Amino acid sequence: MAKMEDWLSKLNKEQKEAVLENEHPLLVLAGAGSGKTRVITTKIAYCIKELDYNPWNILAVTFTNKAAKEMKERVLEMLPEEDPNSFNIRTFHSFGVWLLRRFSSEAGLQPGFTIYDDSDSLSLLKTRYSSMTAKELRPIMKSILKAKDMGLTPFSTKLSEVSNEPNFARFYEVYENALREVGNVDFADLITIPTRLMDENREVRDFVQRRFKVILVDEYQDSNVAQFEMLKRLVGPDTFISVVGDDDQSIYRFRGAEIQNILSFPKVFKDTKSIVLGQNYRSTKNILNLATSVIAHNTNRHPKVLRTDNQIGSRPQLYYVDDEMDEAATVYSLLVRANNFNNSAILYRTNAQSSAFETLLTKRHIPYKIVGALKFYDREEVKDALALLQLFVNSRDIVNFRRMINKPARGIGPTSIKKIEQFLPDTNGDVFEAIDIAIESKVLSAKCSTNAKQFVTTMKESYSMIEDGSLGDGVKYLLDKMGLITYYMNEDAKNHTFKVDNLNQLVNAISEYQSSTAGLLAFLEEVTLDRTTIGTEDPAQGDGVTLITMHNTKGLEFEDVYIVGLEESLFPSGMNSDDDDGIEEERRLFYVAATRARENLYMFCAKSRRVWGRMEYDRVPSRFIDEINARDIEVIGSRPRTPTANSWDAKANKYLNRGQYGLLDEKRKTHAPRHGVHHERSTPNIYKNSNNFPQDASSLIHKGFKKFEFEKKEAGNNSYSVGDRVNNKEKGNGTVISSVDNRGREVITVEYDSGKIAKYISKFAKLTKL
DNA sequence: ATAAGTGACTTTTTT
DNA sequence: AGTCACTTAT
Repeated sequence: MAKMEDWLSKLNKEQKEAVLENEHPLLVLAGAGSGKTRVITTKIAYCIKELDYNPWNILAVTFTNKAAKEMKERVLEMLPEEDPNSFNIRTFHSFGVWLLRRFSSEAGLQPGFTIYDDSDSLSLLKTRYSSMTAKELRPIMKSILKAKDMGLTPFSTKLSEVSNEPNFARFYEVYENALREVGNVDFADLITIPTRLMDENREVRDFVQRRFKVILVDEYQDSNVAQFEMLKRLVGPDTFISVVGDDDQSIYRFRGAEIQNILSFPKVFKDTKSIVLGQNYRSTKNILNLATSVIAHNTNRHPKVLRTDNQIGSRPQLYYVDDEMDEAATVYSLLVRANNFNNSAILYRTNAQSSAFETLLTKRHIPYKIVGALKFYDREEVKDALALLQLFVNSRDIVNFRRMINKPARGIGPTSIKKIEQFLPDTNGDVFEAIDIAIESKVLSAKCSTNAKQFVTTMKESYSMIEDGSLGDGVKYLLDKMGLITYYMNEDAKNHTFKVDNLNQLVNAISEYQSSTAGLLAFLEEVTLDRTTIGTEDPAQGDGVTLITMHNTKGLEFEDVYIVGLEESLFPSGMNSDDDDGIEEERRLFYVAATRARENLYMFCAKSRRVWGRMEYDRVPSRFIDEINARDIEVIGSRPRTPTANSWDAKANKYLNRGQYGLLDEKRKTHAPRHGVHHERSTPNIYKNSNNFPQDASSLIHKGFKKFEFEKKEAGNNSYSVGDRVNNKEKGNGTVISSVDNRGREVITVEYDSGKIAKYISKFAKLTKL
């Protein structure tokens, strides 16, 4: 109890009020840096310690995976004795999957359903509109997903708000039917299907409402209509509901975020109590003034003033720089001067902006970590591997079937694929059965039959390896036997890429999951729902400067913040500059970015910048710069001259050695960036991969786990022979019944005494000879 | 059926 | 700069 009082004593009046309220629905309007996460975490602790709730009675929903992770950590800090797994602290989407896995059959899904990302959705739409191009279909697909986020069905009259396409409703309906036939879901489904399920199925609704007695929603201003609808279903007559948000920080309108959700909350939940947190504990007065002066230009907001007792602090600085390299060099020199890498963050509007910083920081051995921007799972070879795995768990996945049945080319062209697919209606959509029937019906050529059969067989073999042994082995075998490894080895040799290495990393990451279909599903779920953070270090921990998009900084704070690329069409984004709503959203993003800073705020505006591979000169400074009160900012430099030197190195060295603003000269020699840092570990060697994949995969995925490698070449020298007796810790004793050489790799089949049969790559088999 | 080569197009933020 | 769709040659 003393502990509880201790926690409460750290709160101000409003915060305490928010924690103690446990009767009425609660709406907390919390300004930036007003301690809302502390309120939520304390509230969770209070519910458990004082109100006797079980951790599992509590559902805390946030908007991003990072926020969820952070909240979980902070709750566990307060309640170290609790089991981390008993808490449901999740994103809306991961909560949706959690529920759907439990009730997949009730929801009409394949038990092994996987989640389609946007490109999968597009491919699916293409299977139904084969004569249309991706270019034509993409905007339609985007509109469909947006409509779903807005809670609209194909039959809603409001569909016209989403798309001008005359047949839009029809497209939407066709897409939905296709998705249901496949048995998979898209992101929006993770919200809408649970909602529908709770409407239609009493048992599910009762289960949820009985289980969750306390529901807390963070970043509520970013919820969309579909999520609000789900929330309404989750709240039963006895559920305590509390939401926390700030309309000034709503930055996901593009994804359907609806500020109205805040306004209508009190209307939907009767007797709502509203509490405003207006005290900022994070930033200096100067930083807060700057942020306030900019956000005040938004007309569509609730006017409010944040107050702080913090010091005035140093004045935020704006640097005019030549181009993105000069920008990086200037940031670098400031970083070195401050020598406070772990508490510094570089914030940019688009992920592509990170590369100039990566290049320079790598070169100068400054430790850094990139949050998000993970294109890893979008890479061709990785998507191929994931496609095979998705097909593996859901044999009705027509999208991934089409992607992989003839990749690498195995003589099954469009005609043959059509022949196979004509049997799909007979097999309830199961592609493997369809292949079998096609082969039996002898509609395929001999070569085609053989290879299609081999495709199915390889899948089945991997299945037994996964169920009986190691997930890593099974996946490795699958990729290898499908010919992907050989295919990408050739590609690598030709193009100097490192695709096989990336596949290795993927296998390594998978190996940490349980060896079963369930483990594989868990892995696939993790990579689709959290593709920005998987394998990366938590930004709150570890060494180095944080490189991060402004969107990703929600809920984070840093002593020193560097906002880069303050130029029209970049920030505010050109895509969002057409209307006032778009500009206001960008302005809120600026507000979010600026209020991440505790002590020092630096801003940068370049005169030229390379955009989409082209040099753009005479860039216009961001309008947000002009919206800052002159007294709140110190401007350094004016419109700089156009650089003369052209080569990267010449330019970089020019800036680095002299430093345009002379920042380096006195500091650089004395303050070599030591700071107890291991460069090798913290700084990915970004040029290991030459093909514009800025991060070395190994730094992103489960560092240091180097169990698997696809060998480049290896002579077959069999170590097992038929008849050998072997033992596996889990499976017991067995006999080797076959041993074959597969491109230099020995593949053995073991028949266990239990009757089970398993295949292994002998080199990796966990077997002892008897 | 496939490999290689050409040309057009991209263009934000995240679950 | 890179990807993707399309063309042409084998």
